[in-house]
Amino acid sequence: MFKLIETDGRARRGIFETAHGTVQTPVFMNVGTKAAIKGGLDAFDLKAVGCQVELSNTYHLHLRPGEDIVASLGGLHGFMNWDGPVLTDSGGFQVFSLATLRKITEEGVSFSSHIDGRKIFMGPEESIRIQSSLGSDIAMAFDECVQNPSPYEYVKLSCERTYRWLVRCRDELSRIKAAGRCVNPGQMLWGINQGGVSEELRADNMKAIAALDLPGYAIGGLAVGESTEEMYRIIDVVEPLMPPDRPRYLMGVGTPGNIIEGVARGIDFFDCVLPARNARHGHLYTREGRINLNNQKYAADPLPIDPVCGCPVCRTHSRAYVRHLLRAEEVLGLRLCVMHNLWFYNNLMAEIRTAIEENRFCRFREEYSEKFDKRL
RNA sequence: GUGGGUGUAGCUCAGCUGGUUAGAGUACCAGGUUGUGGCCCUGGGGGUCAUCGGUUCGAAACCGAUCACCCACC
Repeated sequence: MFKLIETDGRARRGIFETAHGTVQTPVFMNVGTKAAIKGGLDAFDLKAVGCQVELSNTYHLHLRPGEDIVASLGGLHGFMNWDGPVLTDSGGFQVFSLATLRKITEEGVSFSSHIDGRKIFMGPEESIRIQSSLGSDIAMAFDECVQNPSPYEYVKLSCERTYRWLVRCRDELSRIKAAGRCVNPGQMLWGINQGGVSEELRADNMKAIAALDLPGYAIGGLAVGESTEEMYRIIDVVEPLMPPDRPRYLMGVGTPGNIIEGVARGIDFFDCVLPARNARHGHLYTREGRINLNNQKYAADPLPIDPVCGCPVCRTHSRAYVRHLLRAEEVLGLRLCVMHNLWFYNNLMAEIRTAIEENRFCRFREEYSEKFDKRL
């Protein structure tokens, strides 16, 4: 399903087949948590900004509108009229970041909904059943994402339990497929590596989950409190232990600089709320670095957000106009800013892919990393 | 016209019986935000305390006059 077509150092240029089309990697997945891109973008807009894979969230869609409704409308693809690949996050992260009163046991997690406070239980089987109803092409394992730093003993306990949960996820998906009641018969399960910032736990866990021979692997539990240098150190430990013929997904990362560094370390898939969230706050990406469009100096600026950008927004609107929309709290301002930032990220990935194909990724990395992230 | 009330940051208001450099919220200016609660956090600039005079060692505060606005009654 995953085919490497070119490498440049550790950077990989690949093609990944899903039940809803082919993905050119490295790729950035566009985040539509509740089956919608925040800021008012729909499936047509996703095409316009160059999105290849849409990412939705199990926890949020389980709470509202509920997976049965989504399934009855043809899964996420039919529900939101997106015919491309979809990945669903398992809800593990949200159970720990949003829900209150949670209690973790070997079975799973009991918690209160952040919407109405009602008691909910979610374990590996529940998460997979929900994701099956959502009909995503890639279902993620139900895991616990511990904050960094956390005590070694707890991280060890947690990531061993997450491994057992992964086995249960795999078995549940097999049962559902065997029963023949799938919204998406081509749905696959990816495993997630955990282990905090411990190289030993990370390596042991990666070896264990690699042995399960899953169609894809993610590195989770990063960008959750540790320094950027620690994050790169952990990737450097885990990546050599990941099966080379399977896609690698660095969850929740990151800045353009983080992504370039991730690609340089052999990562193929990324997702992050940052471009959309920053867009909503008027922080926009340009070829020369990030600008804050709320700044007064742009109040009468006739230039587009990024003068060298080819996105639909930059071809049409001035900084002054988009800034005004943001200040006036017009929803159009959010929409235009999100479109620009997502286009920027998707375009960055296209440039990365071309650079790898042309064997000049190293130069590309040197040239742009510093502009995108001063911490590099 | 008579009686009462209110004037403090762009806006809404705190500021006790007089006591260091007059505060808050909001707005404004600028940072932050990594498997998304359009949220939140952090810093900054900004005031002849309506005006004029008086009492006092010391007044945004007490007294008087003036001006503006509000309410009630004529």
